[in-house]
Amino acid sequence: MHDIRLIREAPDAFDRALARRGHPPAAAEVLAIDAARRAAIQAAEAQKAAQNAAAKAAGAAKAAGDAATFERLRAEMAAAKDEAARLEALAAAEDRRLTDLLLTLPNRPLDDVPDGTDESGNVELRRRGAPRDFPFQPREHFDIPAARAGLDFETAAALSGSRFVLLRGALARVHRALAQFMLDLHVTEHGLTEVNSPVLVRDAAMTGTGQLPKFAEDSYRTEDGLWLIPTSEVTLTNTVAGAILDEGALPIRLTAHTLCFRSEAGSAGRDVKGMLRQHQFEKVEMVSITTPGQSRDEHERMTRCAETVLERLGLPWRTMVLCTGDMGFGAARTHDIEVWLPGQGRYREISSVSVCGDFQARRMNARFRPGGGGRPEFVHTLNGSGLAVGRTLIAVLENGQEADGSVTLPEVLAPRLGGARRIAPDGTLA
RNA sequence: GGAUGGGUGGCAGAGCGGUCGAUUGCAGCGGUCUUGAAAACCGCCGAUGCGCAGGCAUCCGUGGGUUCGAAUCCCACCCCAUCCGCCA
Repeated sequence: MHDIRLIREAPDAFDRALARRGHPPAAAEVLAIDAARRAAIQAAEAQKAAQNAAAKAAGAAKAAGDAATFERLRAEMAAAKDEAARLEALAAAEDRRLTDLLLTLPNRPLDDVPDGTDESGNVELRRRGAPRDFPFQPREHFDIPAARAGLDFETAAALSGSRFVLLRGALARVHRALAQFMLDLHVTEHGLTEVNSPVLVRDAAMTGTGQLPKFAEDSYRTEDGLWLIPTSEVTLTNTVAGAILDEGALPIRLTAHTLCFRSEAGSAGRDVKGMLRQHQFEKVEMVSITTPGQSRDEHERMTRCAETVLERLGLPWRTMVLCTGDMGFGAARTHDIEVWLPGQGRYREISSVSVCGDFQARRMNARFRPGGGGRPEFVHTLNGSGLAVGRTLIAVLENGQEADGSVTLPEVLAPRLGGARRIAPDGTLA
């Protein structure tokens, strides 16, 4: 959510920021509602002050035994009260209108975010790891013999429908090993605090991180009104909702491995083969809560944490700065880390690391008290995948595939796989 | 699902019709003392909105109601805790 004062002070700059994201101007409407709201507040407060004065005088008159004055003031007070109530209701309505509008406006991009309308405007920041030179035509993950035995789309479809997968045997185990490898790396080397969170949350949590009110159709909702989280960014970030933290406690760095659920409304036909895009998947997420001064450095640090996962797994990657037109709703700047998928012959998103500034903090009222004392300020929030587990499995399979149909596994996973270094063409660990 | 208790300032926790935006303790900030620190002592210290400002208004879970007057009484709802039942 936006700071109304910022829009008041520089409405043109605000609209320019929205325009950079391809969003129509909103400042004029915001300011019109704000003006109506402030006028209503002032009128209501004036009436309220009159009511209070009359009530006080009436009390005094009663104490003094002046019945006539009391009755007169009482009538005066009652009239003021009715009028105050009417104006207060008006002020509240305008305030709600303003909030409702502000909640639907996306975050402003940082100045150094490249302009663009879609992913073609993204700018490469860096890359590492050379794609392997395959002496054969590399296959997509679902066509690799070693993987086929463990990828059961038919059974998953029977159980749950399309965009679900059931992993069996070696693949299920490698998938688990990947998630645990990531978590352990973040906890032991990157200093993040491990969290195991609920995956069902209330409206307030989804609103805090920006999924609601605008993107309700992207998530699943239970019959009793809870939401299945599309990412544990929701639970991790909302751990500080409503809080006033000590500055000394920042930055707070959290990580969690959870299931994520997405309806994938509007993505019909995209990535229908294989397990790249699923309704349900697992992700190791990272979230940082920082002071405003820390957030830019933290963004870089978090990006490095995600890149490190790929480096340890020996997977080639590149990091893109998303252009204004490709960024998510709540982000001020986003780094997408893309992993090389030889079966597709291109880089695909495996992590998205965003700094949100105070955008989410305002929505969830998350603040900190500056070290020297003083008024609470909004924290900055960041989130990033570290990494999407299913997509990492795809990358491991495609990059490790051999001519004989087997898959060579990353060395760092061996301790978690009973020492196994490969998946044989028949799908067994070896 | 049934029953009970409860939601008050960063935290803990009083207050139960006016003198309460709120006692007190802790934390925080400033100071005295000290070589320095600790301790002790003194002072300050909630949030939000509106206003150029003096200041005004609002906030004791939320929304209604009673009353001249509500943190305090009544109603509804939300949330939390505990016990019972069921259950991984």
